[in-house]
Amino acid sequence: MIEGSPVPHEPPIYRRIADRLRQAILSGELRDGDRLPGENALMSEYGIARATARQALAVLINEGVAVPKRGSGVYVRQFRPIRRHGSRRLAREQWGAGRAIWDSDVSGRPYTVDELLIAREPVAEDVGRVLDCDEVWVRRRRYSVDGRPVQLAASHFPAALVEGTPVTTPDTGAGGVYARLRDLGHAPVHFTEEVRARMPAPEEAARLRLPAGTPVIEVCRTAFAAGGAAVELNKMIMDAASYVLQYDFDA
Amino acid sequence: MIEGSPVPHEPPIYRRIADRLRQAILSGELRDGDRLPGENALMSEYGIARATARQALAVLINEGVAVPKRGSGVYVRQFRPIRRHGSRRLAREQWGAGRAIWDSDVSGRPYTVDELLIAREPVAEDVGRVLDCDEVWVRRRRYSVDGRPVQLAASHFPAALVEGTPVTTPDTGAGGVYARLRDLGHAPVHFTEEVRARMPAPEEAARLRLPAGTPVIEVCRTAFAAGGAAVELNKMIMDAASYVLQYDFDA
DNA sequence: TAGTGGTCTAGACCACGGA
DNA sequence: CCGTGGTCTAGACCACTAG
Repeated sequence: MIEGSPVPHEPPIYRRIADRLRQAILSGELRDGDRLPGENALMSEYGIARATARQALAVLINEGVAVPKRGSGVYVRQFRPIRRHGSRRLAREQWGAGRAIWDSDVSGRPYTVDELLIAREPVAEDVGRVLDCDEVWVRRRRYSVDGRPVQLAASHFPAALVEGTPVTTPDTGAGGVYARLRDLGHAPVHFTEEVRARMPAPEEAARLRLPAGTPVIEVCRTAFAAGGAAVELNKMIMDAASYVLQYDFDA
Repeated sequence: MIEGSPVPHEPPIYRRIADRLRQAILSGELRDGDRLPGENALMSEYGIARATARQALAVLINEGVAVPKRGSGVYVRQFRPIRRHGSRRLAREQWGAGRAIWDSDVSGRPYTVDELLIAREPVAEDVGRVLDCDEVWVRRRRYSVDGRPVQLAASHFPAALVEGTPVTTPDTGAGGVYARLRDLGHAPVHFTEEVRARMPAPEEAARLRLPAGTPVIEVCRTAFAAGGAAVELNKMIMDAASYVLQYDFDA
């Protein structure tokens, strides 16, 4: 064949429509909470079938740029994160006062604990690799801000360590579980946080009421006592659209 | 109306199929790289239309659990992350030797810099809020591991600070840009990293060759000199499936 | 060449939300 | 009530991959 097509492969219609809409959003032409053209509008404007219009909107929805509301329309999504500090001690105001990349107006608002489940369990494989024990006490909670769930957390403690202490009860007392670990002579002196991001499992999406196209941030925080033993492993799943994690450290 | 439907709303067919397939993956029945049932197989197995079978597979693809290959099939995706340490100084081996939640076999493999672009530019709004200047020198690079792109990075420096220094040239010399900043009397003594996760913009997805359903991790790292002035802002975009970030800090 | 996924059409019925 | 998005069917043509 001599006549190859030298055309640099035009993207399909639904992509070009999605690109146009995204551009309108990024340029500020469409702003937070604005309504996008609906399926019917796209069908008539571009002379396409319903499924194609849906496909264009699905692109933006799966990107987390837009969010659909049944019976109403598709809307521009907003990003107003909570700022979570890894190491409070190092995050002094003197470093970059008012100089954050992302604004966060939810910072400092009170959390509420929606759900709380405490149980003694055999240790899961990945947790066992860190805590080095056979049984754990687990405190599972869901946190909400302004009535919207934002985080699932599961704190794991070696069962032998916390058996019969307030750590295994709903009210852990002043200072929380870390103060109780200190009372037991195992005060945490060092923390390691492992951070990754991924798409949520359906159960996570349901519990966090995540719209499509929203990743979660998974933070696994290990607390170490002075001897080097791991005394707590906290697995946190956060709505990525609701959080900015901040870490401070010296050179 | 008296006869309301008391049924707790069964999920649609495509979701139930997606759930079954996901379960098969999570349970290990289908393993990394295995081929999933194709569209035709699902059509005949469940007696559904093509679009419905596609919809089921699209769920898994958008979750990042599966990845489609044209003309071949849909396959189970794998997760083999690189471990990136925020503060090397604090991440001593004594804390949790061999006790990470996620294995990472790519750790320590050499990066290569695929692309390098250096330019003097007017400062963007968000960067200007941090660096407090009108013009910046920007070093943009793309990093790859084993020939696969994993990270886009853009380092910004106040133009007045680095004008005429090796920071504005491809080869920055021994120790890199931080050593050059030190030579200039602006050695970084403190770092702040802001971390968020989101779905990639199409240009980012293209440059990182991301399959659908892969979020990116965005890390904005600010370096501060002794006086408290911000001397560098590095915006990094990472393939979330390729990275685990680790942060260590003391209580 | 046969089978795969990628795109697209032209219909249909449903549940939900706002006016 | 009507318009919205959510689900589904039954076709079609295409580009790509593998045997």
